[in-house]
Amino acid sequence: MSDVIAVRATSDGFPRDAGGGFARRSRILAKGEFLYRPGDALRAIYLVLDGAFKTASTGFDGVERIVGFHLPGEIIGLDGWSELRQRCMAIALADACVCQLSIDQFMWTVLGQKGMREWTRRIIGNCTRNEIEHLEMLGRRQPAARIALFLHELMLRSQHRVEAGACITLPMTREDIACFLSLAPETVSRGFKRLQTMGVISVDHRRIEIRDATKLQSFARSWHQPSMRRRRVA
Amino acid sequence: MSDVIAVRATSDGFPRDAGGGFARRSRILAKGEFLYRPGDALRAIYLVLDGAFKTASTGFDGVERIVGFHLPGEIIGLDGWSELRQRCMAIALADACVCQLSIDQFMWTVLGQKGMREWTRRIIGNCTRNEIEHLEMLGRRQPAARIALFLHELMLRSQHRVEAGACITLPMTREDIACFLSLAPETVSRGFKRLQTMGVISVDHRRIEIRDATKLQSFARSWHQPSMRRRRVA
DNA sequence: CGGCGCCTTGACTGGCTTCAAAATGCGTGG
DNA sequence: CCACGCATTTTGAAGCCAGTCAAGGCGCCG
Repeated sequence: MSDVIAVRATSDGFPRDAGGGFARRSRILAKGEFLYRPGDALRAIYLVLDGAFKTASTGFDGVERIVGFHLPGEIIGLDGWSELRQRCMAIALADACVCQLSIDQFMWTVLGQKGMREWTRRIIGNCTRNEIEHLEMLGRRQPAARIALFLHELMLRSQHRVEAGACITLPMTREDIACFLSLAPETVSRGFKRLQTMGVISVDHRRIEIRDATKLQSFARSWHQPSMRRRRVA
Repeated sequence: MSDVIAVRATSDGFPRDAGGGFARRSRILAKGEFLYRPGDALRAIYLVLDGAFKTASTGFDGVERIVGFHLPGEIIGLDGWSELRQRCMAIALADACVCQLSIDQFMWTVLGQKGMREWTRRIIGNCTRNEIEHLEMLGRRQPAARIALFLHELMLRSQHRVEAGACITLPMTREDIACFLSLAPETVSRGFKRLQTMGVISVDHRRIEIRDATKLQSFARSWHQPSMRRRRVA
């Protein structure tokens, strides 16, 4: 686990010293292992320390819909807050490590501490933010735009900087990306290729290099608006 | 404002008697009025008492993307929790009334009261839940399935019962629905018609009557899965 | 070395988007 | 009360593009 991750875990995650302090248990997961499954009782919230996760909700027919990806420094577990049981499943995309905080402690101890409220607001806000980002992606009509937005967002979250030369290794398969963006895997593949052909990125299996951050942004923002003429700007 | 709404506002919304009590201001909005705009400082969270709202995030080009619809008993305002400024705009779809609770009070008073934490958990959970539902809709490939799921969800939220004979008046335009579902308005229109032709619903402008709740569900659940053969059931 | 996933590539089809125009409803003002 | 204009909704026809099916390449791990 790199220093960078340790630092981020502190700045974005659980405060290092939170007043009375509370039990923190860390847990190691192998690639493919479940952190929790749909229907599990709501037990804890989890801070990703290392590795990566996906959360997916099983549809009625057992088909999985990917709700989100979670990188080091991010929180997993809010999907259970409504029903007191987990609605989604959380799966490690690679060997991973999480820090878990019991939900009881969170509700009865943490929320009662003034210093924790700011932290609470932020993690909740970030969860909402990520979901809005997801909706933003799915709203884009053209696959290339969805993919560009996906990459841009992933870069932002993984290293807080989007610039030419930046490089990222995707922790998820093309199929997962496709599911997340509601596209066919083949379309994702073709989308990557198209972006590569246009000199925006460089693709080598799961390694993606940004070659032109400006173009990436403009692709992410471009959007054949559905009936642009009619839409009021408000 | 009907009794039903008053009851729901109490059961789903602010507790009637929350210990020390806190300032509640209600606000009346005319149809089309903004509750807040993108960039506004985070001031409060809002409980919808009557009417309906839409929250939309303006894309980079000023095109609006609809993030969600909000019915009586539901909460608006979490989109500002990440950045301390509202990310979305909230607009009244009809003459409406909200109860607002200052964010400072919420953070410093409400979270400190044991009795409020359960409520807090639930509203946050419901917000997450609604967003997952939205993702679920956008994941459906066929427009008819998205529309069916949309109607089904709206029925659930507006009267907690989905059965034949149930009737609902949509507060939003076809264009809003189209934007929410990421479809063309024409496609929404044709989708409604198709569901009507098949005897699932009966459409009279914005009045929708459920004629066959079972069929509606099966439509909402049906899904030409993207590459069904490959997708693992986990 | 061989099996197995994962990823890529190609051709075809279907359905949604788009463009265009008519119909309907609603609010406004005479 | 009616006439008008605007917004919304519906309907029709045509083109495009993502999904699907199928096959081939590549890396990974046993």
